[in-house]
Amino acid sequence: MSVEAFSVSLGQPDDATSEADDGGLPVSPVLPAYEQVSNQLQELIVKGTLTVGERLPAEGEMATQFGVSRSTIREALRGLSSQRLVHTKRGVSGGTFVAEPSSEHVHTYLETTIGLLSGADVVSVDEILEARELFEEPAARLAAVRRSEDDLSRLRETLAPDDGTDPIHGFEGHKEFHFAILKASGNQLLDVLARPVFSVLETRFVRDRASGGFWADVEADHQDIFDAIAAGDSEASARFMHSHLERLRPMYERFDRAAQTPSA
Amino acid sequence: MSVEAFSVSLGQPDDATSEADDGGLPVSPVLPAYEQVSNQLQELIVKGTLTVGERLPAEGEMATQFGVSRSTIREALRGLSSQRLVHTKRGVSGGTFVAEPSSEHVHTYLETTIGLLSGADVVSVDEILEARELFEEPAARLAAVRRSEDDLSRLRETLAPDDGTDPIHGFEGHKEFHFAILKASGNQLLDVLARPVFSVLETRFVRDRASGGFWADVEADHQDIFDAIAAGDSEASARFMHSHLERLRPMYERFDRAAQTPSA
DNA sequence: TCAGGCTAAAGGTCAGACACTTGAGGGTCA
DNA sequence: TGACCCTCAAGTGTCTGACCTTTAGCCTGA
Repeated sequence: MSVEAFSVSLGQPDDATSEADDGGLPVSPVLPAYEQVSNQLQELIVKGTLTVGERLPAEGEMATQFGVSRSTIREALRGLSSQRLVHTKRGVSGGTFVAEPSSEHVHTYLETTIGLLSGADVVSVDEILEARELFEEPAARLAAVRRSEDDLSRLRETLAPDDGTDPIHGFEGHKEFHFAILKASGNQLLDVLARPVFSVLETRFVRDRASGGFWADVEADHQDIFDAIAAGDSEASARFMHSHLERLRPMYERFDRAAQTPSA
Repeated sequence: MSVEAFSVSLGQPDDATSEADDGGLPVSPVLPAYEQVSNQLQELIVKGTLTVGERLPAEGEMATQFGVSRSTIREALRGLSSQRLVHTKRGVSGGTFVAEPSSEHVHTYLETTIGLLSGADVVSVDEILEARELFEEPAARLAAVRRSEDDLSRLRETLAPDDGTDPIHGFEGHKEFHFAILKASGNQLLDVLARPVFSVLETRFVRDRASGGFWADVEADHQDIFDAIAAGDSEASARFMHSHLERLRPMYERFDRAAQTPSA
């Protein structure tokens, strides 16, 4: 429980950054103290020296142990907490705790980052579309053989309106349907990595731009895919998913061109 | 160029967090100031109001504009910079700049995070192995039809020793070979998402544990895959990649069980 | 028994000071 | 004239010390 294993060593001005082997020019010789602290803590977490849920010493104590001020410790902790490696609580029972890894956070991060990569034209729409096919076709295939009853009812909900309650329509419905398939694939890693790819595509290119007729087509496709998954037919699932995505492709490309023309 | 579009509004103690709709208990009513500042800046970056390379106002100025202290601004910036949304430079020409999105950072982040998810048993080795097959088989298929001469020579370097210079052996060679294929796939998004999956598998389960005979088998597989890619035979590439991964699977599973037994 | 207030621990915020880094401009000397 | 050095200013990095706010547990009194 007790945390006394801190290295507590900050680089002195005359040591190197361990990157100065290939020429020695790129980076400044010493990292800022907050970054050194942050790196040391991160290593303790990643290596498992600090376990999930464990409480780190109070900020003031860490300041003493590392030989820096409390502000420096706080800046280090802000970095870690924005990466969801730790979280903080106020009050007498508060403190900084090693966070439980959660795929939710990965999703948020990736959505932001892929959005930026796409916005900066580091990755093209074609690459995103291709990646999506690469992920979602196998997901549909796996879902057909692995889906639980829960998965099926979740999928069903996104398809047609329940008798009384309002259905999830259009954009939201499309999103939920694809997310439900990823989840039904039974592979969380696939789910985590593929969801943001989908999200970026939808939020950047589709939301609020597609017509009602478009969503009707989408829903017909969804029905086919659902039927195949419900029947446990993995090949048909993948095939319907494939044609669904092919049907959508021109639309994404159209919106992409529309987004580019103003500046070129 | 000039940045005067800051919202500069921090939530007052009596407004809600916009999440308190489903019951109203989970989170505290007001976010810390540093988080609000961080969120506002992040939004400006994500929405493109602040463009890549653009310089934010000096910390002191932002403190004035947001109506908080400089320490609060700094804590907000630490969060953003650990997500690689901004970077900081000291000196008279220094300041905080909107960072250029780079797939390198995504890779680093994902490797850490997937490692943690795996370490905490949120995702299993089987899921990682499955995801890897899902990514690398299509990658090999694509590489066979898209690889450039550069790609081929990069692949070749990882296979056999050059006449005089030391070859990249074992672990490093294996890694470089698979990374080169991902790159040769021509889809950067696939590359970015698949590389960390591979890295986690290798660093968690293989490095320094595999024997020389193992690496000899690996290199024979690699040769087959390379030949297929060089010949432009996409189906053979995918097939050889598949059997390569199948050959490796029992080893990962063995190491995984070995890692689990001590605690159970 | 229970409501309400007190207390202490810990994070959140602030103000102000000084140190360090770095580019640029100007001055000096060969 | 040109190379070198010095100094300056702008900005980030770090520290100090104070005070506020939140929160759980305890204590008190009805």
